[in-house]
Amino acid sequence: MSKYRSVRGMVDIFPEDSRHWQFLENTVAETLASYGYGEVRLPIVEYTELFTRGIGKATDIVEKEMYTFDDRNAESLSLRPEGTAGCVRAAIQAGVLNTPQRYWYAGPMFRYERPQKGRQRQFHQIGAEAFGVASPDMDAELILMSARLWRRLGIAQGVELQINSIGSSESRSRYRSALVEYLNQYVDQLDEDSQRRLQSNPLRILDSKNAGTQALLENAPDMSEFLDAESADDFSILCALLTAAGVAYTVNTRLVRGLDYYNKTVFEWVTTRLGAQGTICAGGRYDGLVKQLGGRDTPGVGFAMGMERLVLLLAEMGSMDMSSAPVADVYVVAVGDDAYKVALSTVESLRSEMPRCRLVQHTGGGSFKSQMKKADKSGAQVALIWGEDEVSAGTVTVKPMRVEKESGERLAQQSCLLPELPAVLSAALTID
RNA sequence: GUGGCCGUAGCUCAUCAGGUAGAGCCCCGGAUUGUGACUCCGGAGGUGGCGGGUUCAAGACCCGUCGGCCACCCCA
Repeated sequence: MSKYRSVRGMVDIFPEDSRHWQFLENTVAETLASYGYGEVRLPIVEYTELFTRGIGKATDIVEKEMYTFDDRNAESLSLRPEGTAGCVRAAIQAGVLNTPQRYWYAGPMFRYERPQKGRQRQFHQIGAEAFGVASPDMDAELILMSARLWRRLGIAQGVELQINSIGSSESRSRYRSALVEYLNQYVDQLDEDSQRRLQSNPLRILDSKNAGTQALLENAPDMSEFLDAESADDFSILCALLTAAGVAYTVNTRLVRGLDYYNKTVFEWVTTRLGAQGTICAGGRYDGLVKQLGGRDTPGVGFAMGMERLVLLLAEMGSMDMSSAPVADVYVVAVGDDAYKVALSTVESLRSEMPRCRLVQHTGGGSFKSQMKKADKSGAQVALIWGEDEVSAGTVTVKPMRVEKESGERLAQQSCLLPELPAVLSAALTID
């Protein structure tokens, strides 16, 4: 155990894993771009008040999970616990909300929570936000976009879409009263957490994992019956659009979201394959947030997906080759100072001619044998070998390192003159 | 914040009535002088998370603490 460790819940990602992240990030970026979403790069730190106002003062996130500290001028700052508030703030500040906008962002978020599978203190999200369109076709677009993404990532079979409408804040508050009134009759039968939530956040009782509580909820008032007309209409339009587009979904009237800014449509993509933290992507509409944060009243919808969870799911579903990838295509062996010099300049010009080829030159000296061992370990298809003989003859030895023919037959090494090298090397690398 | 399980070489793990630790993998070197993979030989590497306690003696027992995993909570 070394003296210095990463902060609890904050992990390092090495090449063996980061290549999976790159695949995921590239796929997401391409997909979002194909719908006309543009990337915004936002600060990781914001004034604390942005989050307390935006996310809600009573939520667990701002109440006990934020990394909050004073700047040197005594202003309270916080590491962002989610991306929407900052994105909205940025859009207002930039004055771009006079017309509809589609944005996406990616990066680390911070929440002081107990780490477990699929949950870290520093985690990463990619989020998409659409501003300025109040109609449910925008909700549908975001959901279709995410559905397409799961298909492209090869995880569509492992995820399920749940949707709900939580209505306007007025209808929600009517429903909340009805729910509280109902549950108050059975307070003593509720689990401890739910008894607490009855005071703090009654709607949260709906997705309690407690079986007894869920049984009580069987006969509880149904949120859908309390929806205002507009929310109900929009929701049925959304459902119709999803059906027309062939996106399967489950209406879950118990689905509520944790952040205060949501209204009307909410949705979650969930999986049963990741243990307790099964939500890989979630979002909804937040029509009041822009105004709440000081902008002109502008509707918004968005979602955020958890990168760690997606990487886990990708691995779980075998959608990605998780075996370790070679670090090199070509490994360059050179023994002796003269050989090293010739190799160095030759390989530099090779890189100019073959920019996509990964040419790793051996460093640190050593015998032919030890250098060859490194060549083997690197996973390279070909070793280029320079020694005294090659230098004096003006040649280089091209040695195929792996079985490359269907027959399993090995290719013999050959030597070639330096001007021939690009052609010979290309040929050696393209035999598959 | 709560609970369960866990913490021995870089990695995966073992050992023992409590008597001052071992394997496999990895790494390094070698097996006829310039060449990897298989095999063989040799080598390096551990204050047994940390701190207390019990004991003649603790990695093994007890307490604390830190860390990890999973779950609750919460949420992406």
